[in-house]
Amino acid sequence: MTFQPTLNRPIAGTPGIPMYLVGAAQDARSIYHDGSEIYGEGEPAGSLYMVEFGCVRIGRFTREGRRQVCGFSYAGDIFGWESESEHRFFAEAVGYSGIRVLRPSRDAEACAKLFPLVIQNLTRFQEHLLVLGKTIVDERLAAFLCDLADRQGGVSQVELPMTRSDIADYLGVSFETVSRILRRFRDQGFVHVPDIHSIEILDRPGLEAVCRR
Amino acid sequence: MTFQPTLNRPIAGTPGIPMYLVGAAQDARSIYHDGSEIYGEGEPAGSLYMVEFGCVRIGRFTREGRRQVCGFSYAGDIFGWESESEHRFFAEAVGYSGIRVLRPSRDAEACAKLFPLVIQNLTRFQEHLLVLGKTIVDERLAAFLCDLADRQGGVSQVELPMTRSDIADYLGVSFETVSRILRRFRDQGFVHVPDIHSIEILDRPGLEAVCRR
DNA sequence: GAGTGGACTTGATCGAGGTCAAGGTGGGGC
DNA sequence: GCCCCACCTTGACCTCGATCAAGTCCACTC
Repeated sequence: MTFQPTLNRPIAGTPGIPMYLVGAAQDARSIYHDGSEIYGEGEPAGSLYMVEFGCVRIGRFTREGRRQVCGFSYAGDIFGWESESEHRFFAEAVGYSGIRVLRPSRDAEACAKLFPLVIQNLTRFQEHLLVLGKTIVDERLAAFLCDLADRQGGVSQVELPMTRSDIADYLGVSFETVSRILRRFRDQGFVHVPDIHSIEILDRPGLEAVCRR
Repeated sequence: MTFQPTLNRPIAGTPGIPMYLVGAAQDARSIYHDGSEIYGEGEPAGSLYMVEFGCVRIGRFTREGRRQVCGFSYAGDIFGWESESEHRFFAEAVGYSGIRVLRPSRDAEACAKLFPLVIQNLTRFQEHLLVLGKTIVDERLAAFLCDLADRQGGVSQVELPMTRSDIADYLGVSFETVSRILRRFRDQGFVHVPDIHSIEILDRPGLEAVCRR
């Protein structure tokens, strides 16, 4: 069964709401500041959310207080899919972000429209699984950077809205290690780091050689 | 948006095909022996597959020949979702397995029926992500065993159709480590290992205490 | 029965990366 | 301007788990 995702996803600017969701009942756009919660673990689920601008991290806290980030959503992405009646993850804004709440109807027509989006989401999680399966942490970070570049349209100048800690919790490593490997990538000429929240990829083939191992 | 999965998934026996897929065009059940390929990476995608009995591993090989398993499907599970026109993963039988090929129509009605199944799949991947995010490997294996027990109906006697290597590639560790931790769990009284392909969980709360960290 | 091959276990070694600790940097508030 | 705090970097140390290497245990064949 093949589904072609149809939604374009610019990283910057305000993407339009996909045409097939325009008819859905929707709340106004909400603005969230860095770190503020969009929904929390255990809260009732029921809506979908679309990032208009900014970035969102989705994750969970373990009993011991360790945070695990299972995904980032960027402008154009839709998140909030749940199979239970309450959220099993939290969603928080990363930086200043605009989120639109969608309440698509639950009829067959709407499901068909949403189908490619869920499949795309599924694919993304599968890819992330493969990244986390890698034992060498360099490979994980390289894969993260390549993915980020791709999702921002294949540009070499990549925005990093999240902190080193966010990246660390996403890749299952310590934030010190993220910092060290980034440093190594710089020394190896793979990337240039003009400031803390942006990365210029100088040697994409080199990075891919690292993550394709 | 909330979707309740409706499919029951017994681990043993031959589950019926969900009623809403009965109308779909379908091939006869195929029998696969241990290790044989159901589909390969790069092959054209287009069907869904349902495990009738046995087990299936889904994964990918890295360029360096390292295998990464991103999921196991058991009796009742449906796999084969792809967003591209060709498979990005391989699927292989784990032990003697029966697989039914489904070719559900692609109309809105079918999408609506399949929706809860994809969401359930999505949820499973998210949970697996959290497991792989754990730095201590004991926690990963404990989580794997608890999940396995749950998917087999919450019984304490768990079937392990896959090899230690399969588990290792699923958890992102070496197979020696799987063996060693299993040994440790035995010594700690968490499990009893009557034979290589089954595990009896003696102390479920204990195991959960390990994986909930 | 003996021989064979694949999966598993166990031991020994070593390095990647976690943890702890000590600066460095930069933005916001006063 | 100054302080403060959050985030980041870098260093030192040590543990966990990968890797290499035997050795064991079956299931299967002849």
